[in-house]
Amino acid sequence: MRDFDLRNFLPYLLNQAAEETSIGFSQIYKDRYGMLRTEWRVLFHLGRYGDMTASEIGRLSKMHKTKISRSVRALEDKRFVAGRESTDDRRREILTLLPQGRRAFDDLVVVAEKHNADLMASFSTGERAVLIDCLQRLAAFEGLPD
Amino acid sequence: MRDFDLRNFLPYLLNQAAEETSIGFSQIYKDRYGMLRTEWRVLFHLGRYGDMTASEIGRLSKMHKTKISRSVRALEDKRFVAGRESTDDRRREILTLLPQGRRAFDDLVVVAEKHNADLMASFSTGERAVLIDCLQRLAAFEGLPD
DNA sequence: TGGTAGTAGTTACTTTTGTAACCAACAAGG
DNA sequence: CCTTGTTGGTTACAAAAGTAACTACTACCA
Repeated sequence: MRDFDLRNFLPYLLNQAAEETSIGFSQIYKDRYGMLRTEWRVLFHLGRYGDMTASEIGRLSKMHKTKISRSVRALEDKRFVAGRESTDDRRREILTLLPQGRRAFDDLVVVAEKHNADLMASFSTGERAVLIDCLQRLAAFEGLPD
Repeated sequence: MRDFDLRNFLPYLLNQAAEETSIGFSQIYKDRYGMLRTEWRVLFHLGRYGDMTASEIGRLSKMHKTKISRSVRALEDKRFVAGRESTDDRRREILTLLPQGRRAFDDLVVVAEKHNADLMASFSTGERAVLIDCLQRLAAFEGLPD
């Protein structure tokens, strides 16, 4: 029990690793597009998985709906995203990337991939597989449309 | 490139896993002691690694000094922590756990260990080793006194 | 129909965090 | 000593996130 250490405590370790690995990338979307992390996530969901509503983004990303609402607003102000009312349920607003948003997404995806590759660079193939698998199990993702 | 997915993007994956794994535990220190995560971290550093100053905690945990300052204040208000002025440098304040804080720490460490064991439960010994090692490398910890 | 319950999304209000300026103490050179 | 620069820590103000209440709509069932 005396050997219990923050360096082995998963919530702490994960948080520190998350902080450390996101610094470089968040700087980029902030500098280039004035976006927050929440905005980047919304942008990514729309860019990668196609048009969807705020609550679908919420289900996939586990972000709180107010965060999403505010991010969508910010992205609309930047003319990155537009919403159209769903015909069969007028509460739902289907969100789409506008050309500007698409360009930002295309730009950032390249950066993200490079960043990810750099982070993985020091790991062996086996380590990568285990790491990703363990993290996905811990994160307990909801199913995505593919 | 089309297969780039948030589920393989390390900063996102780490963040989601960190969120998911910390929910249960944070609820406990919040409910039992009204503490925030920042306060729990300060408490842990003092309880596990012994008396130290705010800036030492900052170096180890990478928390910003204002967060630490505010957490220390909150812990002092709870009579969990007290500070004494260093004799050789009167700017530094050496922080110590008070009996109340020690009890909270002892209580929470047990909970944390159990929580950690639960999180690790579904992983094999090999997976655990790889996971911890990779995370520690990503987190790029500062050296601790031992 | 109409009443009740539930869902999508926004807004108002509060708490927490981030940033920058600040004060007090040390350090080193002239 | 007296400046100039640096460090430990706090405070004030601004930005972001959390919580709860709210509007508008749909769904179901009597």
